Amino acid sequence: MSRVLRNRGDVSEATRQKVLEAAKALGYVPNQIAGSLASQRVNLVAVIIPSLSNMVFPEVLTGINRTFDGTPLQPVVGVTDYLPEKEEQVLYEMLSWRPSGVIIAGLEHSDPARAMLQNAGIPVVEIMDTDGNPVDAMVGISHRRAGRMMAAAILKEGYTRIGFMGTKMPLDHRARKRFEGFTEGLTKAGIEIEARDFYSGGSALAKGREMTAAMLDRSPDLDFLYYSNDMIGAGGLLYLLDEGIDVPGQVGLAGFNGVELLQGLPRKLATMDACRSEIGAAAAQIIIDRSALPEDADPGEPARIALTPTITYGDTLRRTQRR
Amino acid sequence: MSRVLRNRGDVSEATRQKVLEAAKALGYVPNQIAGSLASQRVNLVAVIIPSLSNMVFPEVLTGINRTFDGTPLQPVVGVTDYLPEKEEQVLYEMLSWRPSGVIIAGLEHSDPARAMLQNAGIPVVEIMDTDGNPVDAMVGISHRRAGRMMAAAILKEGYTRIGFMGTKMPLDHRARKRFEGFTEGLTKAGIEIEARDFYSGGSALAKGREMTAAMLDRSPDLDFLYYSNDMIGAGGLLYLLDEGIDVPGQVGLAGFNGVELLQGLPRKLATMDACRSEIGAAAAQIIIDRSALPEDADPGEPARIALTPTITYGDTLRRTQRR
DNA sequence: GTGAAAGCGCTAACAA
DNA sequence: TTGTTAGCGCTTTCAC
Repeated sequence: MSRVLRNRGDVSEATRQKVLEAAKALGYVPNQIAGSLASQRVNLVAVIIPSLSNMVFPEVLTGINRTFDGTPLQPVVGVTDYLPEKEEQVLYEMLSWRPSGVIIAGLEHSDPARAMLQNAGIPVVEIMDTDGNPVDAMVGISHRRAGRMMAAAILKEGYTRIGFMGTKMPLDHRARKRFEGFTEGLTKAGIEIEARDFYSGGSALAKGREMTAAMLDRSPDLDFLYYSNDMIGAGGLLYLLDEGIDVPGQVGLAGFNGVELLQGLPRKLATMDACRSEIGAAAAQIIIDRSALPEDADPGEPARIALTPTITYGDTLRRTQRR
Repeated sequence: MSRVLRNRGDVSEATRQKVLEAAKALGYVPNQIAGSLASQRVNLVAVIIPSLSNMVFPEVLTGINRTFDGTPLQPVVGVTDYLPEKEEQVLYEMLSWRPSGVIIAGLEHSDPARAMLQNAGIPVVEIMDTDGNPVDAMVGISHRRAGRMMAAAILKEGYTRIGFMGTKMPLDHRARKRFEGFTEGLTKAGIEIEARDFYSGGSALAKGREMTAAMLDRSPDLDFLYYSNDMIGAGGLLYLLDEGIDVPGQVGLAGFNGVELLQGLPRKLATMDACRSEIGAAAAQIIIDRSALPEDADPGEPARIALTPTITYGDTLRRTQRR
């Protein structure tokens, strides 16, 4: 009897034992499909991210997993490869399972995708970015602001001849916004980026090396290099150290993400924490809270959480004396 | 009518259009739960891995994802944190969705977990390891053999005073088997490991640095260091370069995994490829092939695929001249 | 405290 | 080619 398995309703201890025994003996595993159909409740949460190859996303997943641990909710991951059409398709497939909620990376979605999210009638949390209008809830950082913050920090230390290196990913909106915020921050101070270069594919660390070599070759006067992620930044750092260039005296460096890896480098790369697992955890918590609400309750204002990234100066961004 | 949406059965073009139109107008998304219940078919494949923090597993997932792309099959990921009891629980939850197959890391499972896998009546592919008895299909490499191969390569180059560093993970059976194979290979040649050290937690790159410093401090005569993964190996390499130690002349180094990261280091760490995305792809393909079989067909002998890892000598493992 | 029965939204089989 | 209907294995409700 299903009442026993779910500890629900009134069941005498005697029958409970009997049923439990029989279930174990038969190796009975309940069928969630039938259960979910009958109860109109599904303990799955769709999690839609662009990629698994960039450690950023597994880290977000780890935060989500950790938070769902101990709840009946189970994340189901879909990967879009940064392709809007694939996002649409993955979303459609996921929604057809009638999940309890959706956690989806980014705020930019195709119109059909937005429509699906809006009409699904379930909590939707858009994560990792706060520069835009969410469908429902939102947890992330402002990448525009992150770019501006880094620009300000760099200018403050007196660097003026600045180069930028990043991914050639027109669909990576967060990297794009960071770049926009960065140039905007510089422009306000009357400074323009002197060199820029974009890559795609390959080992990020190796690319960082190559691109840095090429850029300094072309523009030997640069005194600061800003990288759109820590991996290429680390490659650049290793290159400069190999070349015996004084870091951060002659050339300063900064990346983005605060990856664990940086701890082991000969010099700590300046970077900015993107709060990845916190974002995952907060998003999962929003779903948990909403699912706990009675069916007809007013969910109130959707949560809009903007975390603040912090700059880590490390050893590659000069720091004026303070006391 | 469901015949239209699924392109099944005979439907006239006229009605087809009408239904399609109505579906779009209503924003209709079919309910897979009801569909799966009725058809007794579920397009989900359970993928159970120990962790997402180690890039190895996301890479396997990428291989799986790529292979399932274009098929109706959808992977659902569960993470066990290397805990047998959690594996059992995750497996139970997944099986209760009656997936089309299971891809699970490792060959070591608790008795109840094995029983569940055996009784599920669906294809099961155990991946990443071939040293043991699979429940059904199996795709991976022999970590014992990988350890022996590395031992042989090291001995061949004349190294004799060997240290080992790895994770303190009694439940990481693959790392354990690699270590066993390695010591076995050395022992056969009458050589014993002179120093060993195990770590847990923290940034692997930083740990590699620290452990290497500590080990060489204790045992300055070592002429080779074998690391159980590339990350700590890379940390060790960076340390030795910082110290100005001649690599691979004075001290040789090798890691394991063939991570992309190594391409960008100042010196390429010797390593061994674990065929991660190939394993994922092959496992997914086994599930696809089996699902294509008619319900009552004889699946035949389950696939048992042992891939062969290859040693990359890089710049940290001396190589005798050959011609 | 327990048993029985009506669906949940589809699919598959069959009748028309 | 189309309409109809009996389940799929549960949950939920209601009567006992």
